[in-house]
Amino acid sequence: MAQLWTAEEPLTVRDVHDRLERELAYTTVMTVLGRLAKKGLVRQERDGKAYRYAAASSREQMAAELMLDALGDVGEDRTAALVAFVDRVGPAEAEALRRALDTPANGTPRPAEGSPGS
Amino acid sequence: MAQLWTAEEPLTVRDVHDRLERELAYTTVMTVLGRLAKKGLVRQERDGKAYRYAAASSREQMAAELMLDALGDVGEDRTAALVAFVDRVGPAEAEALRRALDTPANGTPRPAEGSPGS
DNA sequence: TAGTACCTACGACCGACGGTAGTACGACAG
DNA sequence: CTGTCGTACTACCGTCGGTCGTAGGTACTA
Repeated sequence: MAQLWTAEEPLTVRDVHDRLERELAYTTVMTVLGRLAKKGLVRQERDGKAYRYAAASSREQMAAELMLDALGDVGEDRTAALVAFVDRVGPAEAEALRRALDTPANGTPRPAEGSPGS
Repeated sequence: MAQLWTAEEPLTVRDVHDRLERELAYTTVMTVLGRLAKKGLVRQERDGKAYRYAAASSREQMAAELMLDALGDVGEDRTAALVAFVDRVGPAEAEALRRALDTPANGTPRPAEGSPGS
């Protein structure tokens, strides 16, 4: 459903449909896009008579959101969860994590490019 | 469904059922426990004629797993996802993360799970 | 032996969701 | 007017999670 993120520009249904490798009905693509929009995962902007869809957030951001979500499930013992997490990520990820923690992003109102939300 | 983790010992269906605040039918608890077991989320061990259920992993571990999962979705750009992640967690979590990263990797080097080919 | 209590196995119903698609309808070009 | 394009709406289906009922087995007891 959401592997249409390969194209990062606002696309019309037609565009998406044409780009798809799978032979899906045009209406299917439309429905999916519409539902995605309804869930706020893609932005829907009119372009003449057609709509143009753009991902509301990057895959990375969605992943981060999901991770936050998973972390939120665990009440207060987040520390343990985080420990378990870093214990399972590979070294590259740990490195990235370290670097990310050193980045002044957390706490600094740094408007990233195309920062949606909030 | 999974808020039965409040009790951390192997419990029988009856135990769980009694402990529940919600007035659920006994069979409901059983079914849920059975499905959980079928999914590997709880361990099922015979105890005489009854079964005894224990959480397969702690909530924290599950959360970590979920986070891993979410992270895995994002192909190769994990760095960006991690950055976005630490950018959204609170300071306490960041602190915990930092500490976790400094902690010597416990004893789980590579439990050999099907790493998604990317 | 009959009765009762306890437990599991299996199936069923329902609402939600995601994937797929068809039909109806409006707008516009030829 | 007619064909094309695009949207809107609705539908069908499979899966899942939550809830429960009924059937059947075992064990203990009057």
